[in-house]
Amino acid sequence: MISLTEENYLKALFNLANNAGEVNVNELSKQLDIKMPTVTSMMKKLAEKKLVHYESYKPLRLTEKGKKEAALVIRKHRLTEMFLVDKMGFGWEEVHDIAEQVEHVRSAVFFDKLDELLGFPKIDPHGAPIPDKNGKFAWIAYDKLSDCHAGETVKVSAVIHTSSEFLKFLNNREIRLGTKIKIKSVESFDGSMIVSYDNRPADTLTHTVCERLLVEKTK
Amino acid sequence: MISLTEENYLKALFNLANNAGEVNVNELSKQLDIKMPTVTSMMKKLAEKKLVHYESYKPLRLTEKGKKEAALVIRKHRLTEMFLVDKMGFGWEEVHDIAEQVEHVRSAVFFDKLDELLGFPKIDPHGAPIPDKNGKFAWIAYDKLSDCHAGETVKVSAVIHTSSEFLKFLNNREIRLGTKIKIKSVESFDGSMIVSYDNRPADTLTHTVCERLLVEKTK
DNA sequence: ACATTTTGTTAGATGAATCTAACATTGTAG
DNA sequence: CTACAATGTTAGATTCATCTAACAAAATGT
Repeated sequence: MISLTEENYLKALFNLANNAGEVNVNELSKQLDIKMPTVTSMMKKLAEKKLVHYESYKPLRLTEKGKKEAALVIRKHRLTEMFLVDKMGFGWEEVHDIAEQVEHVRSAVFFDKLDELLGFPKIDPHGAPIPDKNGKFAWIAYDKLSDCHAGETVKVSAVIHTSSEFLKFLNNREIRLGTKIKIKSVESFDGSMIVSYDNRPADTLTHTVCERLLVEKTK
Repeated sequence: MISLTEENYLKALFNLANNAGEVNVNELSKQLDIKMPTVTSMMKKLAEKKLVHYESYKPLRLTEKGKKEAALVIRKHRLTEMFLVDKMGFGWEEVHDIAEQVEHVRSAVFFDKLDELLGFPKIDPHGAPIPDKNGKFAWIAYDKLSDCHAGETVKVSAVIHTSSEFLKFLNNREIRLGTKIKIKSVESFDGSMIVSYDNRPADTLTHTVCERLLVEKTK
């Protein structure tokens, strides 16, 4: 049995993992707002349970079992977010905190029902993939808007950093999943972009914003 | 701040209270499946927080503050049950265990939204009243079916003991809220009733069943 | 390359919620 | 009315998740 606390550590480990699947104790400590010694001792416990590979002074890595369990928590989180937006009428900027709570509900039938009512969605309201019941992700290779070039037209497909502040900013600019953005020009010195979309006047998006928007190129 | 554990003690105290509002340590211990010494120490803690009146060897009583907090937990529980049945398609026998988990979600907007989507319901799927946001109950005075007499026709308005087994039994007999039951006769030696409803063949309901059905007399 | 900063670990304490064993009070049945 | 049963409390231990203080290792910068 995996406790609520352990679920939170697994989810954070999964979300923080770099290309090599590695996470530092310090990063994890900051992410969870829990002191490093506590993190170290929890990592030893999760290593006992075969959920994490742990060696002193080495970066942390989830085991295959750990990745699966993390994916199942993320599945519960994202199904909840999708339900809150699609079926309950919440805005995409409101659902993260509620889903953080609901994701710990222990009832397979409950999440199966959410899944069914939603028509077995593959992505959540922020464009992130929803793992299947075996913890498998259907990864889609999007580009960051910041890696695109002037003249291209792209479709917003997902947002990274789903903080309420950032999402409210996007609401104000009327940018949502599916919005088609035409890149007019890119400032080389700060990476900001002048863009237009939806018949709105041309607008500037800072590099920070462009890095957080994942897009698909349209032909 | 009231912890999840404390919420469970308050809810149990509220549900077990007799006419005088009193509960014994032993009953509470059995209800929660927690040993008596643990209950005693939690009662001292809740007394510190002014949620319970506690004196050694005396029955337990919720304070007004304790009653209100208990009612707010019960509100979250019953709104959740209503949503699970009305909006998600669960059977009334499935929702108790799920609601036990969801009731601990800390998000006022979430429960306000449930309330709104349900059209501010006054009763839950088992006919129990849903307290308002101030913890006030709109009590309705129903009769137990077991207190009714031969010849009367009554409408099922609520069920006590919402265990899944009992509710499945009612499902099998096609008894639900609103079912109109005609009492053909009552066996004086064991209190069982011969009844008919919905054009079904006459059927016997044991005293145990009749005690758990709350009804309104129809003219 | 060595001194300093950053990162990570060990040791020991704390608070919440639980337990068992032993003792105390209350209720009840001859 | 007394003895036994039922109920309730005290004392002390345990587990989980957290902390602080002190120490150790690794990374970094001049």
